[in-house]
Amino acid sequence: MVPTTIWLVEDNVRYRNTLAGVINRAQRMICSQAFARCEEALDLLQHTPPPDVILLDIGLPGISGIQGLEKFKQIAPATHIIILTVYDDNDKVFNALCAGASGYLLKDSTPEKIIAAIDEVLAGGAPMNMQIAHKVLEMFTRLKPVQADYGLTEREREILQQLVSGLTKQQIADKLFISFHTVNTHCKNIYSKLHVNTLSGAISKAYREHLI
Amino acid sequence: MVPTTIWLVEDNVRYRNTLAGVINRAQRMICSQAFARCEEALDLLQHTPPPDVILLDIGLPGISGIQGLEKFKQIAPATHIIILTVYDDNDKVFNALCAGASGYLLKDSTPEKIIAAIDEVLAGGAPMNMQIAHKVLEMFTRLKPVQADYGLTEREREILQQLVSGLTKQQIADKLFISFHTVNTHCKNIYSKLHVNTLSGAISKAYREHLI
DNA sequence: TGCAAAATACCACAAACGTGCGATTGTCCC
DNA sequence: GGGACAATCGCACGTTTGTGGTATTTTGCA
Repeated sequence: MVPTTIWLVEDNVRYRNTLAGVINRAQRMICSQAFARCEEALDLLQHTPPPDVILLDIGLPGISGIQGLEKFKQIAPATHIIILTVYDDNDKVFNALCAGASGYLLKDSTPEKIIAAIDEVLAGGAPMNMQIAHKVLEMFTRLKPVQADYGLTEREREILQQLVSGLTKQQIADKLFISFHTVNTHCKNIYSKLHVNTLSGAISKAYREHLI
Repeated sequence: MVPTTIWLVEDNVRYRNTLAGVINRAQRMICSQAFARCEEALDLLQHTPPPDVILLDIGLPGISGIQGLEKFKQIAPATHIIILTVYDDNDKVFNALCAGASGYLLKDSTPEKIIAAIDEVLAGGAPMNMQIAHKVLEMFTRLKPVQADYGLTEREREILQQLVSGLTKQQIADKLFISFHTVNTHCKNIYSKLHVNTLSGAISKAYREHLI
């Protein structure tokens, strides 16, 4: 049975060696490469078959783990990348996950957890520490459209939609088979309901408050 | 020691009873209420201290679990709600998490997993099945800004930013201490670079492609 | 049946925008 | 020294928008 190949990118020598030891002692896993910097790993990735999994630190000298992550994914999209870091701030977590991380572990994770995480990504999962998972769900609640209700009618929403798409009033009139004057009237009502008095204000409000 | 109080909302009688049994056999947990419909639970929540955790199905008669989730959260924001359902489509997962679910389990979860999930939310975690966690991370990669580069200069981005915020050219000129003509020229260049010829087109492009 | 809201249409005028030109200054880099 | 680029400023003119009105028809609902 072919063992799972794993690369490490971690600048702390001792932690890197410890990790490599943990992985190599696990069944069917081999830590075939370990680097202190993303640049080295990226170089090698150009001429070598990619590993199954990369364990990646974020706080690295040179290009950061998150920037590196994007580049890794460009070269080897199928390789799973698990972030292993001390950083748990929303920004780092968010950016790492957007960049395509398959998992996010904190460095206080036990060796067993780390091995389990590798198994989990290979099984199609997304290993995360408890607190990271919690942050992730919190981020979702912030995405929730607040949907302020300005009492726009259906037709007004339709006109607003067309304005947002970049058409002029005349073009909207033509598209909806109504007169310019009607579109103009609708716009007046929309502006009044949204408390704006420019097109740009209306469009911005539409985007920001998910009116469209 | 006060036991953790748990409510169930699950329309299948047999599964509901099984779940209640599992919970009541666990240490320091009590299933104090079990409902077939959200409406009943919402009624009782008006006159009763809220439970610590609600296990909530999604496919319910009457108002759906996701709509119910929003109402539960309005009445009892501190209560943790764990979705327990057969549905694993992106839309349901996304909406449930946006509505404030603390966890998302599929019904093929073992009794041990369910009990562990309750413990996990109480400890500040966010229990999810492996496949759900994977979906969640996938959703993040879709959020990733594509950041098309239209070669806007720093000043042009600044002007665009002001346009998006709803100011007129004259207002921008005053704000940045430059002449109207300069703003006008920048606008011309912005429009040319973005391949648009109206303000609305520029603003929409800015929002849609995360230029700002 | 009758009322309120929504959708439609029109006019006029000032303000703001879009676009065609041209021009100067400063900076960076080869 | 010269070329490329960014930022600045200017003018003219036609187009579009924003806003003040008024008015008719359709539609939903009580």
